[in-house]
Amino acid sequence: MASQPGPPSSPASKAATIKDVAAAAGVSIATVSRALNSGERVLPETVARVREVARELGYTPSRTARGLVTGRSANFGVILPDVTNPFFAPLLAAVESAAQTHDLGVLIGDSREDPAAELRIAQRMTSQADGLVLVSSRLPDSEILALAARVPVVLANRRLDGLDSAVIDVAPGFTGAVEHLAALGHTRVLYLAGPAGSWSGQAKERALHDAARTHAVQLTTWGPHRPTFDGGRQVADEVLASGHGAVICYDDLMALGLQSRCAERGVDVPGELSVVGCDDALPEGMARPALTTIEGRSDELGRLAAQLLLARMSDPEAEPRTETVPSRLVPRASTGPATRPRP
Amino acid sequence: MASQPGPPSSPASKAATIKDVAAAAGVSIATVSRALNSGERVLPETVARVREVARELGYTPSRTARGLVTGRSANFGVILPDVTNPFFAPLLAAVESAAQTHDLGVLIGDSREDPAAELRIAQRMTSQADGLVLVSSRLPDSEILALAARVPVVLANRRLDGLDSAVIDVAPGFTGAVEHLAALGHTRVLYLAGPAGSWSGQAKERALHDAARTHAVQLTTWGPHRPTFDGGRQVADEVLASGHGAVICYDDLMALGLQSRCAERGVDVPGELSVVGCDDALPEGMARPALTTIEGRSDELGRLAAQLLLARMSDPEAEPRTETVPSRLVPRASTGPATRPRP
DNA sequence: CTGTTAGCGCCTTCAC
DNA sequence: GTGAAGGCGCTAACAG
Repeated sequence: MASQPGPPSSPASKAATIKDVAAAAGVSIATVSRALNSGERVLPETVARVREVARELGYTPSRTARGLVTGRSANFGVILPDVTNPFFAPLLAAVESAAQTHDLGVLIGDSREDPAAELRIAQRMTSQADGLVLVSSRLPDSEILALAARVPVVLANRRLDGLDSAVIDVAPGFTGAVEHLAALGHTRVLYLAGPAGSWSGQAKERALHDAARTHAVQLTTWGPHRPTFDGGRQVADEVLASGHGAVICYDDLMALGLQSRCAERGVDVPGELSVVGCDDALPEGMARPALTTIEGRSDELGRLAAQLLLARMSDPEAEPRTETVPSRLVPRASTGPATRPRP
Repeated sequence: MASQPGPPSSPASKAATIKDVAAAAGVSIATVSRALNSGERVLPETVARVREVARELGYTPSRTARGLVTGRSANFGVILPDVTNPFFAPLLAAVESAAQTHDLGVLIGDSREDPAAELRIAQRMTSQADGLVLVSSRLPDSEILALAARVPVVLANRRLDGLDSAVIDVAPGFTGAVEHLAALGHTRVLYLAGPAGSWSGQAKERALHDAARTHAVQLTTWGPHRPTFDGGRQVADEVLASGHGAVICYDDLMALGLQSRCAERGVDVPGELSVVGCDDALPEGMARPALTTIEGRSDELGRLAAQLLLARMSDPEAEPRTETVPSRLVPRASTGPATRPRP
């Protein structure tokens, strides 16, 4: 129909290749390659002409072909347990952001907390990513190590000897939470654990136990639970029935679910129950009352993971590093003085 | 060090290629390819042997090389304005899920609401994805069309003649909201608009105007605003000062931010101000009081988009389709009867 | 049923 | 400064 020759309007024509550009510019493909990539060892005016022609033709180098010869795909791979969890979103955004500034793509995989799916995705990615960020991996150490032998791997929210990892140091936050509750007069504290097999969950429990001992707080742990709003709602009744006056949750979502059910039942927070979350993943003030929580920035985790991966890719022989993100208690309105325990 | 020959423990050896498998199995690479892919036209026992050898060697076909010859990358590309927005996460999860069941990868790009970034990402993806899902694209029609000429494109949360799109029919939801407020006695309603240039935002305003007219409600629109919790918080004071008794927000996050500020100032919702959100993106009960909102399932949007893309990829000549997700008002506790307007 | 042979699009020595 | 040629790992005709 249209008599316009412009390539933008061409409907189904094959994408231009380096050959087309070479032909149109009257040079060899080697020159096109050089002109477009480095621009070195080519006459400036040739470079200009080639680039001009390439632009006119709407030429975009095939990353696939380039990857085949260079051996690099120019992609990050990120695998995480649940894209819809607000803790992971900023992490992903941070990795993606780093990728963008380095002109890298990001392959994403959602394992849905399933180790088998995680492994499947990871294996698919090995041939299409230059490096993998495994977030809160549920894989056994051995599998992760095997994977790391095939492609650079960085762990986020998990530590493993011999691999780069970015983790949150949960100790200060959880210690602070216990101290905070103890100072408010709570002597019995309930911890609602998250998913089974979570490395960070174990770290949290460890920190909690240590802190409980030194502060003479009696700690009870329940779990595992799904780290979701519903997960929190579902245990709420049991929590209330248990007579505990203070609860620390694996993450903010569970804490909010718990709060939500409390409000429904007319249980006053923090009057009758003090609630502590973890992550500070939601905007302050989204919960009523504002949630006392343990901050651990997941965007930092993502930033560091990307940085580690970049470093690993450029120097595969370097000593594995562990980067740590601090945590801290952020006291808000969901915690208050202990009252006389109910019978 | 280790004398074990097993490939899992080999530290930095090059990944096995089809040649290695062929050599180890004593067949040609063509046979390996067939045995691993279809298994047809190869002796069953040969297939078995090849597969066995491949497994032993830890061989994974290079998707890059395969892509170069087949012309398909086996990847979806998804570009969205903000990964951390809870409206988009389920959409992404749905696309990723569809991709997983079809053994496809997912390249992800976060445009941060920036059309230039969106275009850059899209162009990078054209050479590495078989199809693109553009979510809430901020690109001008012409750019989108140009892109669609190079690679299959499906629009999510936006419509454009000539392209496949998955959209939410916001009319019923917004009409319902206006009716609902009118029935509660509200005669003046404020609409807090979202980002400028949002297709869905325009659709919402259109629906709102139509509904306002037929229900004799005086509608005022303010905007644009950032579709975030803070965006809602920041206009809250102005909203309160304006004396409006009812507000409809572009999305739930803004509504929650608004509610949050109201609570802070001791303004009763819905006693003094009725608040309506949009998307129903957060778990019910996360807000206090529970947010009346307009449901429009973004996971459905993602599911449909993936489906459209799959269809488009298998038949590029097919007539473009538009799939529609319904919307509806979900009345909860953040809306109530109008009171006498303040001076 | 199996092997040989072309490339896919590009980068990269090498010659010129 | 530029071109010719050799693969990267794989699939897809062709031959046997």
